[in-house]
Amino acid sequence: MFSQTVEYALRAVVHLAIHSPRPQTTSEIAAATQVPTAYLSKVLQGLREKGIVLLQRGVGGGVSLARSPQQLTILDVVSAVDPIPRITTCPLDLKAHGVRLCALHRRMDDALLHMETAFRETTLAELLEDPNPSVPLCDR
Amino acid sequence: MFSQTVEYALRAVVHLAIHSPRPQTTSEIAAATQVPTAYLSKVLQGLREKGIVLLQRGVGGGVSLARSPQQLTILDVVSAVDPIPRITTCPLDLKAHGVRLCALHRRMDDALLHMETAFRETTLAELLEDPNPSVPLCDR
DNA sequence: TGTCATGTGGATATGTGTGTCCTGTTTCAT
DNA sequence: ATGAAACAGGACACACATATCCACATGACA
Repeated sequence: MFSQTVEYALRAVVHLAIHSPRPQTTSEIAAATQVPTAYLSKVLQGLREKGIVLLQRGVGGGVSLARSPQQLTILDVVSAVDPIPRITTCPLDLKAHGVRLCALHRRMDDALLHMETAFRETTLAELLEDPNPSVPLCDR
Repeated sequence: MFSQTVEYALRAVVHLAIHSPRPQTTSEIAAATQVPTAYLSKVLQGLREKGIVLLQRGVGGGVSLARSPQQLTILDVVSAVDPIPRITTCPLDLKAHGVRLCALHRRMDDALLHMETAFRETTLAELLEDPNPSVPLCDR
């Protein structure tokens, strides 16, 4: 349902949010989030292209958030690496349906819409402030 | 988000519900739902193994619903071919999290739960009764 | 200006979902 | 019995997501 890439990207930005605004190296993030380093590198390049993170080479470089955790939502991250495929027209391309979906696809898209909305309404800052005994990415 | 297989399976059972209780051949369903015949055959075999449809060989045979459209939900079909992967334990296997998910995975699973619930509450019969000008799988 | 830390990007490997094809098996009608 | 209709199932093909490796480019700092 959610791709591995989305899962990895979310872990990475949460890690960055926790340490914001200090940049973290790809290796550090990979170790903390239990993601293969080389693959995470690709995922982060994707996030950079979409303006989610900043990548800085050289000594003292690393990865940092392009926006503050207050201004970055789960949806921003999801959309950057693996957008939610909303159903906007009839998948069977039936002329009579067009943009007015049938009951089946209407309900499927409603589910996607609800997910999209829920993700749009949650910022990274809210994730960290959540009164939850389990802290994201932390074992204590 | 939804696999092709789920989309195909849903089209097939909707077609069967429309013509219920008359059995339809795989070829008929494939033509009506615009699904590759050979692949649909595999999908239907999966649905049979999960008790969603009945398959009858020989002349006059074909595919029919194992339950009435009133007793078959979208979730039944989705679960049969590609179950919604609820997040029940911490994907990072953090000991401190265990079953108590962190804010991130809590929200991801909440989205999956909502989808599951919505699909559980809709039967095939309700899809067909929906006062929607676009009739599922029909162009008129 | 040299050196090291760090990200960049291409080539390649692997697994799985999707899709095709062909032969076999079952069932019914005649 | 025979033959046609229809599903069953294995082998194979292909695309894409995931993952790895390595040579290279870049930036900071001494």
